[in-house]
Amino acid sequence: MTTIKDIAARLELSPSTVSIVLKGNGDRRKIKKETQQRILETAMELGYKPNIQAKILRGSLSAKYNISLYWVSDNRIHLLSRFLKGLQTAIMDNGYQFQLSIVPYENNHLMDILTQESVITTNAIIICNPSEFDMEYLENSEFHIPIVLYNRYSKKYSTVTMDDKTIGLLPAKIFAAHGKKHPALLKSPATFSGMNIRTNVFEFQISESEMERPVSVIVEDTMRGGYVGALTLCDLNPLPDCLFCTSDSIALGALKAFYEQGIRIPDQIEIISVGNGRPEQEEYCVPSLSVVSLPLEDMARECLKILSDSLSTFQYIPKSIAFPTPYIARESCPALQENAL
Amino acid sequence: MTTIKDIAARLELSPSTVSIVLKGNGDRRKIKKETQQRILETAMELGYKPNIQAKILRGSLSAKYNISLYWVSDNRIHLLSRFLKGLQTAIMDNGYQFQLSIVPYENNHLMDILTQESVITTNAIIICNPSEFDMEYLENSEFHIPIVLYNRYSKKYSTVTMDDKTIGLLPAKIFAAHGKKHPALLKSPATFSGMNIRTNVFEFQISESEMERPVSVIVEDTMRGGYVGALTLCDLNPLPDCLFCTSDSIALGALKAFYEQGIRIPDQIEIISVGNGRPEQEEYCVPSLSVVSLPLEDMARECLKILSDSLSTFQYIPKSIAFPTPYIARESCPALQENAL
DNA sequence: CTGAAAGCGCTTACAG
DNA sequence: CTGAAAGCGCTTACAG
Repeated sequence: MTTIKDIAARLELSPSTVSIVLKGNGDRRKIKKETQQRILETAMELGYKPNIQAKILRGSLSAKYNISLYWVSDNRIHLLSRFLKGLQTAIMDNGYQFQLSIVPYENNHLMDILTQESVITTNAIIICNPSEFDMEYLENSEFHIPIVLYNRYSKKYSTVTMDDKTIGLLPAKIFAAHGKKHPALLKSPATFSGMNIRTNVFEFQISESEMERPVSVIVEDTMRGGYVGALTLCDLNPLPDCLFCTSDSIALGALKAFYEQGIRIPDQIEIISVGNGRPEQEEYCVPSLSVVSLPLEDMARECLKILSDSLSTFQYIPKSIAFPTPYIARESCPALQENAL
Repeated sequence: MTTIKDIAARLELSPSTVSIVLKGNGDRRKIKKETQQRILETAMELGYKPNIQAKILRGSLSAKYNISLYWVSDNRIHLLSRFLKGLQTAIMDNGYQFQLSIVPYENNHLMDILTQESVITTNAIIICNPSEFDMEYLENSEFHIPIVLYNRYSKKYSTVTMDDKTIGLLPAKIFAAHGKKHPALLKSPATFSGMNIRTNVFEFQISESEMERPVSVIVEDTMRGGYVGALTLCDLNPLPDCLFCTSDSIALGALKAFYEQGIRIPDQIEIISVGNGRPEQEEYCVPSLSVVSLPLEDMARECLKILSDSLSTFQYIPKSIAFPTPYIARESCPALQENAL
């Protein structure tokens, strides 16, 4: 790594002069034009990067907690908005005590990005969307700073999860209460164990009822995926009379397919989705979407709170919190009296 | 600000001992339990925060460019996804040379957050969604680091904008080419001058055509806003036969209102929106939405590129780039032969 | 026009 | 069980 000293040595100047020029104060401090030129050229040639840490340290600025948020950079990026919203409001409420860095990564490659070295650069970490493989890496690593996992289970780290069982249970119970017979499930490939819990509990609860075994179609976690999956369901005889989707994206895609096929919702088929998207979108699609609502903003705030508490007490004892996931009845599966669950 | 030295002085210990305990290595280094306890208590009492900069500096880690992204923390937060996506991919493509911090702020309060002091903590800045008042603050300030404004005009700073004129022009031309007579406009209150350009150009171009003056309704920039605005339009006689919406949110809300009122799209009314949302959502709503598409991801990448170039050459000369905004015809306003514009 | 020196807060290898 | 010392890279007040 090139430093100011290196440049100074190369040009037989003092670090002071180099510093002044590189900060753009050469003219004001009357450094010879030619000297300035040589310094800039050498800086570029050596690929000099100012060390921002040294700068900050030198200025002794009021310390902030540096929080790193690891988020996967695939199509789940649009789920980041709500999570960030929660963090943002928490940060502002706390008088900007925290500086938030977003670190993108690819699943199964967390180990390349979250290293012992990188951990030194932050006070605490929130890890979102790790794959099973990433989780294995985490379970076998020792980082000596507070870490909280969002939406994952672990004994080693603090966790903020939601009630995955209820997410699967509620739709099954509601469909049963509505006297449905032919359930269907549009699910995306499980990227973490919680998703299996949701769909397994759903299927188990269905089997406990008087309904048929659900038709289960695996689709990609996009609107296109939901659209394609719903078209598949339309070919079935009989048509399913109720449908559980594991994400808003899937449900929204399905809505379009059913509309195009002339299938009426909820008359012919009721739909409940896992409400992981924007609530506004769930309300303003046609028909509006009944969901088991995921409290992403609150969970984000809780992640920050756990880290904040750890940091201020110097106690890194893992703490786990599971959030309830309330059912919100809308047009795609209206509330009846019976579903006081 | 409490430092390790302060704690050491208070307890008549050396900074070394305090450092060891606070890092959680007390047991391994066999520091007396009682000493550890006293250190932790004093640290909490004094509200000690480890100075992460000193830590990093001491470890002499490979330097990264620290980029701060200022983004308003209101309902525009959901627009951050696409922008971030662009930045994320750029960061990953560049081998993680950059560390990205997200700084939330409230409009008209940029001056409280983006201060001379805060500027020291970063290598370069991307500023998004400043209000006119925030812009005034920026124009009257001197920050000696590279800054790029996203979607704002300035002579002082680098800018990455889109072609606001075309955004207003295209819909007017297309509606004219389709022989429409009764145009309408659902617009949110302008939060920056570019928005006025879009709607003014639209209205001007309409006045140049054979159409009536457009009915213009100001609504909030949400689906609810679009829904309410569209209901207002439904009461008009004659019903507008074409509609320009200044955001996807507004258009999506309007779609629901028209659906509920039994108004057929595009037969009775064609709709074109400013495509600032997720393209997938524009495709899978009913009917799919024709938009003037905003290349947010590309613009984000360009912001980073400008900063990156400035940083590596030590040249902070403002640079301005405007991106084209292509029209994407979908069901809400299908392409005809005529609109080869 | 340029340089020598001090110090920001922390950690670690070494000494005792 | 604890401490003294050096040094990470930078900037600035001061000296010449």
